[in-house]
Amino acid sequence: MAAAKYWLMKTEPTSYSIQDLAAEKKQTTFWDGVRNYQARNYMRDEMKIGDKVLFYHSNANPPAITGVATVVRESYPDHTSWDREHKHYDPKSTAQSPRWFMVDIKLEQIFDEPLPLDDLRSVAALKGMELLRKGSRLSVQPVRKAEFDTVLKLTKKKR
DNA sequence: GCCAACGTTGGC
DNA sequence: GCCAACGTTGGC
Repeated sequence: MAAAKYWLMKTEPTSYSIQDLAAEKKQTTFWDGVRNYQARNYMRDEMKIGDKVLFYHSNANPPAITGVATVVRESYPDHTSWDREHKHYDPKSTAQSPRWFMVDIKLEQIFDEPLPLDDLRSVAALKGMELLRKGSRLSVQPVRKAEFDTVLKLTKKKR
């Protein structure tokens, strides 16, 4: 089996938070609504069962990594994309020819204390992280193993 | 609410 | 295929 990969997924907590994920039956959800090709490609082509996901709250106060999830179902079409009633409806996507894809993730842990973006910026080992790049907007992005490990270490330090 | 940094769209 | 206009993201 290939080694697990590491990712970061953004969400605005006002629309879907890690607490919402915790409240789900089986603490699992489908990651619908991604409408960016690069982010889609990561989900569609590269995310595999067992991969680890840093759960990030954007547009939050403060913006922060709030926990860890794991991929439990690999890429399948995002049905909300051809639902006319849905906020993320895309007329160019159909059930016959889906344009957008998603994965399922399951909650693994909620950090006792979220790791604010500002704190992450001050960590030397995270200098190269995509999240910290100026102008970075990708909502699904790869994370290096070393970065992932560093983030987890930071949560332990806080206790 | 502002606005910089992007991504997408569509006229040509 | 260029690029201006427009829409979105997301920190602040």
